[in-house]
Amino acid sequence: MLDKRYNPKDIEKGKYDTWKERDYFKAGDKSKPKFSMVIPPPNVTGKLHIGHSWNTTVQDIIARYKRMKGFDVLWLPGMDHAGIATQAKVEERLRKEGISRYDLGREKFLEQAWNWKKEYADTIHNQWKMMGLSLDYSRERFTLDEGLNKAVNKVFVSLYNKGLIYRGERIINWDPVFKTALSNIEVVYQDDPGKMYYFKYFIEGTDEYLTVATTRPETMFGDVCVVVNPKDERYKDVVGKKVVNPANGELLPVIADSYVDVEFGTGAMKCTPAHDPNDFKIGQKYGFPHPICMNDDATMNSLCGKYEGQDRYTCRDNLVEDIKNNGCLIKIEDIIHQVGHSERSHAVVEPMLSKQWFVRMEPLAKASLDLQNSDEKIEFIPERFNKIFTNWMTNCEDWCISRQLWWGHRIPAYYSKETGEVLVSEVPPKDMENYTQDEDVLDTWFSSALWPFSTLGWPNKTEDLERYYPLDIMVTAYDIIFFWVSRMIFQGVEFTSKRPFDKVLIHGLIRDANGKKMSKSSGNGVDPIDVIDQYGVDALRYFLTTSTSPGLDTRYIEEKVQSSSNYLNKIWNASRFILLNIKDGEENFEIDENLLDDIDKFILTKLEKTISKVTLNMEKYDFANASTHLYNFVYDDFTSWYVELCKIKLNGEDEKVRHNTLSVLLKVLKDIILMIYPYTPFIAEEIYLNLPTHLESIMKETYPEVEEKFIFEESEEIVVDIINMIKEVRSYKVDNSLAPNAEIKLTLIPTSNLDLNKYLPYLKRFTFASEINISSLGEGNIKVFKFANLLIEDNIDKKELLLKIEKEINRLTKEVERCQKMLSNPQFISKAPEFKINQEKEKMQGYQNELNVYIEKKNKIK
RNA sequence: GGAAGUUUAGCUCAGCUGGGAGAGCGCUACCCUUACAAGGUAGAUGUCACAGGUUCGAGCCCUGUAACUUCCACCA
Repeated sequence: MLDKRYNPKDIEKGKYDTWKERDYFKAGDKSKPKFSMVIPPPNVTGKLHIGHSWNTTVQDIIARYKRMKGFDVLWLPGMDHAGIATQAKVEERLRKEGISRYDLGREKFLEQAWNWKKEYADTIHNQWKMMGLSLDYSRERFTLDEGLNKAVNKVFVSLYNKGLIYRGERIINWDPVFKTALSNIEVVYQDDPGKMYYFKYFIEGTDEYLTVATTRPETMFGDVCVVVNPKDERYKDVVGKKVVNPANGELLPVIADSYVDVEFGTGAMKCTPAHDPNDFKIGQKYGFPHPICMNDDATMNSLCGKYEGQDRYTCRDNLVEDIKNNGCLIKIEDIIHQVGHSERSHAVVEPMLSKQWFVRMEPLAKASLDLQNSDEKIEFIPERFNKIFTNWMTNCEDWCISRQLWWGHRIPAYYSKETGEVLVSEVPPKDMENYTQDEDVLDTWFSSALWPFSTLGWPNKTEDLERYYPLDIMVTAYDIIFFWVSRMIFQGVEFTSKRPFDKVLIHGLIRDANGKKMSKSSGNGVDPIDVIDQYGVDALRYFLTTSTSPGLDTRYIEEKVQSSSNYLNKIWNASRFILLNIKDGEENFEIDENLLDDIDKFILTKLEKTISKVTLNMEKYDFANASTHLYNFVYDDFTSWYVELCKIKLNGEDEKVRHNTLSVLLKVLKDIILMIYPYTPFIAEEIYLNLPTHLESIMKETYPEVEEKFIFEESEEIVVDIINMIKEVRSYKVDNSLAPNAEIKLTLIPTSNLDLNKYLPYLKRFTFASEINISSLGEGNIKVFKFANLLIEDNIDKKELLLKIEKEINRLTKEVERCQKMLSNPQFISKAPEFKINQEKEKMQGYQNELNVYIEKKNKIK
């Protein structure tokens, strides 16, 4: 039997282990159609945050729902080695012990990294367990697994052989803290205060000068020329001459190129090919050299004379001071400009010329775009994210994939010690002693991109790959569409010739109660563990998946978790009530349809309609809407009305009726439990196992199906009418300052041949009526309902009563007028759909009937 | 500079293919009615951002404007 209180902690205990031990999460039943997903692999950098809870709960709901719907569900777990992020964490930990990674060397450092991974994999496993995720652990993968490593090498070699991976010198984003290259999307731009410096570049052998502005004076040591626009009248005569670089006195040619904007700045631009992507293009175009003036750690190199060894910013200050002293500084302006920072180290990224490995994006992007223009297109939910994806794909540049890190997939390129020639191969050359392997590792997203098929065994033709690929759905937040979703798509298309998944369900980000992004630095993060401690995991899961809208961000609002918990408490107590009514040894809860009365038929009808609406929304992955339908049913129809109304029968003398009512209660309860189960599996399992008809676990159940035989439209209408009458009396009492249980006399004036006697016990009980007559006579307040007019007998004076009636007449007259106006509008009659017209006609008839009753009543009183 | 999203009750948000505006929390009054006071009953509260347009009819469709948010691209 259920405890008196809903206590999440108690009921959550042990259930997960039981499910897991019984292999309920394990895929492989080939008698069923398959449904497959893979978890977006969390980084092994630390604890999971509430955003992960959201993302994984959505998937768990899908997994549990689809299992009930008869699918062989594979939900594959795994984690990401998260190259740069993890290496940063490990290095930080070492630094606290006063050790640098170079002290340890590559091998030893990787040992440390693997230890770190083990540690945090445990933490993550524990959190998955706490969230109740029904993951198939027998298939768990890690991006640095042997198998996945093989996939990575295969992909690299294949792309290389196709010319889609190349090694080349390009301007890349250099992170001087982690001393590695970054891809474009790993750079975050932010508004930083900075300065614009204006310098004199004297024309060779004259007193005349060009004014050149820059925000990064330290790069002047890498300048090769000054560029002006060929149409710029001001500089017409200077083109072809040489000017003096005020940083080092070297002569720079002035050239003309239309790249320079006449309107911008001074119209004369210094060109530093090795430290700016646009300058690089110009340098290439005119065949200039591209001197690099910085070291890996953003200190100045030997090109910079006395500044050598200085940090770039120290050099900047010193250099400006020196130039000023030389009389070549014109002015310094304070500006706010967008500066690129490393996503991970937050250091200001230095654009630098570097030899790196790149993926040639154009052909791969084209294939993805073609896919999205075909019948096989991947469905983004919500649809608008497809546009975001295709826009990015259309404009993306080549992807820099090499990283100067240790933690990751080592690039399978080997250089001959003798000739320096490169050998790209999935396996090391046999005469490895004559080769050295490329020192770099791959961008962590390179392996994540293969996740949908590498986890299933690719490149081997495994059974799992055969059966579960492509995946049915991928669930992820919009912030990694570029990093991850897009790359999974083009790699999937390239290597499997199939889309990697049919659908992508995109959700938003979770913010704090004020709408601010949660972050460690602002300390506004919410730890899911704390929430679970306080409210239980079911309440958290329910909140996360129901108070959110597809594709939109959501706020963490504790009151909503509280409210979720209250809802679960409601279900808990309703269950308790029903179970308390089962007598010892009572069994066989098949519903006897012959014993159903209108009250039963009412709730069954509402139930079937609810099942239909909930299922419809579950199929659309609209969990917020699905849950709202169920919520309304639970509160409005079930606990507020049916559970209350049926107490009469439960306490009645007819044993058969009592038993049958209980059977109805149990059926409705069970279906509620089954529908809430994907959201809140723990409380659902607990209640389920207390039902007299339970199997070994709710996980063995199937989802409720609509049963037409339980839909009784007329009974629903009648009971709704009775309910409205009860509400009317309650409301009357409040309006007239009567106690809720004050005795009252009612008269029902039948307006149809429905036998009202059947419903009198219900009306009596819920209105506390001392007497109810069925008659056409009577004094008092009158209200019109569908099956009867209701008279509430009281001793208010005629004046007051008349006033009330006048008010009703007024209201109804207006309604009738409104309908009349609409119906006499020829445009409406000719253009509106027929059902709408009929609906309006019916409405008018209803209002008219009501109106007649009040008019009659008014005349009587007079 | 380009794009997307948001704007509905005091707060947080729903609102389906256009056909009389809803929920949760909060608020007011009353109620310990034997499943639930983590509860019940009855209520109050809206120029649906603004301006046009389409339509018999617009919170919903179209155009424009404003504010906020986010993403992308960035010029020395």
